Amino acid sequence: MAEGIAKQSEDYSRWYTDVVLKAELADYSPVKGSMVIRPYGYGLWENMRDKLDQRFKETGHVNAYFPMLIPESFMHKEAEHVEGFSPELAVVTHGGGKKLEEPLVLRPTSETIIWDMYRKWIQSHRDLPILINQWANVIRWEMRTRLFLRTTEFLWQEGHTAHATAEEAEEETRRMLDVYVDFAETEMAVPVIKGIKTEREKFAGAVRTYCIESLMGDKKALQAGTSHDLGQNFAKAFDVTYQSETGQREFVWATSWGVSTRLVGALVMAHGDDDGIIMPPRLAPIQTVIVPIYKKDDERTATVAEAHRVGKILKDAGIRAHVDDRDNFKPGWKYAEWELKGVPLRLEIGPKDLEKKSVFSARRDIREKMGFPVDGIVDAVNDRLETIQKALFDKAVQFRADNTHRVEDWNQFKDVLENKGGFLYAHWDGSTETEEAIQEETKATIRAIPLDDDFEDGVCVFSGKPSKRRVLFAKAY
RNA sequence: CGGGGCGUAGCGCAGUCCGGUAGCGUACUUGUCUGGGGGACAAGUGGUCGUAGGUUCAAAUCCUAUCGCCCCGACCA
Repeated sequence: MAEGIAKQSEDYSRWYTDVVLKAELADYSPVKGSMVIRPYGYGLWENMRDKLDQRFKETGHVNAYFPMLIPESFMHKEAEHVEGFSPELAVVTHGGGKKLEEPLVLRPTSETIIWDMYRKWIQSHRDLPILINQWANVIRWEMRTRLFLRTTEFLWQEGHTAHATAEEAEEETRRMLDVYVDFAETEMAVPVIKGIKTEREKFAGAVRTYCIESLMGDKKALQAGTSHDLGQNFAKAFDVTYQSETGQREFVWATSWGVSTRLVGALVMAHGDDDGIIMPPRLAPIQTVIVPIYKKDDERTATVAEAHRVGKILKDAGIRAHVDDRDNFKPGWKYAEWELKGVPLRLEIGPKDLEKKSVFSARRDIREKMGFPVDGIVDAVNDRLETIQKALFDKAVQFRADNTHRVEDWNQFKDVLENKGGFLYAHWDGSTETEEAIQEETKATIRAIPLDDDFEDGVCVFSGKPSKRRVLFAKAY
């Protein structure tokens, strides 16, 4: 269909790269593993950022900014944290032409520098809680990179909160996980599974890591967000204490939570088809594109004018509309381009529409075409956009349901994983050895111990040992 | 770091085996016709062939070195 794009069914990974490049979401930068986010991709990220930021503010958080350079020694203060991040640190050894006395690391995440500051800011229970979020870039020296999904530098938000009690911290961790669920499902139209990470998969330095997992179009899982209960690990490593109401000196309880530009990749892979991206209307940088149709010059003048007039009506009503009045492309070419870019709704205005005072519309997701009167167009477009938003979510839910399997024994596990893919619910004995053995043999990992799953006695699909619940397995990004 | 591929016009590629002074598609510019699903014709613009050195009368092509990127595997949001 679309020119120069691999088919999903033939080479999904190629399809993804083609779409990201051709839709101008991003481009490769001169440095291996890093990328430029182009205006259209950045516009999408800005919309995501705004919707998230709004939710963070609503839950009582404030934004701040901590620096990118961190003394190397900070990274060594929390044992698990060092171990987890050491292999992927980028280190600055020189500045101003001189070798530095102490190397500086480029933040892979900001727990250490933030908790170093929190030590100064926290003395009393009256200083708590601290609910800070920051929007920032981070650097992780990854071996294998992919546009948006895993790059050396990426943009994200990281929330870092400090609390007086373990209960409060745990409550915060869960609250923000739910914020992510709501964001993913409401704005991105991507359904997610809430769960807890296994000991092996949890964040380096956390007591417990919660996550949301989503299913991509190639039936592989993608972690879309994480929320960590850090316990007192960082408070102890950085000696952050407060005096309680009863005068006791106590260590502070911590959380951190984040989502990144990886979500852009998730959105592309959750909804896209062979013709390109399909943007959920609530996040689409352009919600509707208006294409004037004409033959002669007088028609051109009239339809372009009408397109701009309608565009202004829509924009004034808060709809992100764009008039494509370029004269060097034919309508058919424009249709293909905007479909590649995933604009949810296309409006065409030609001579016939001028006569009838109507516009012709085409939905990106199901290709449905219909005309409607210009009179009342704001309501009509809003109605279409809402319908598309819902349809995308429903379709994704159905896709996930079709690709979620309960498996009972090892042969079935391997068979389903190999031949069907998707999410596998299976019993697991709870041991890291089993988890690793399963990955070794099948490449599948435990994505999450689901929060909503019903408990049920059974035996581990691999070891045959007793198990009290199923966990979620999948091949993952 | 192991395996594979590739650096030639903005983009995609041929030419390299077998040295002879650079070509195709597309994009771009101009014009005419076209325009409701990726148009046609015509005339044009555009390249230190990744970089450095060597062999040769002559190097995109042969030799040596070097840099970089992509894909596949081991780590990860």
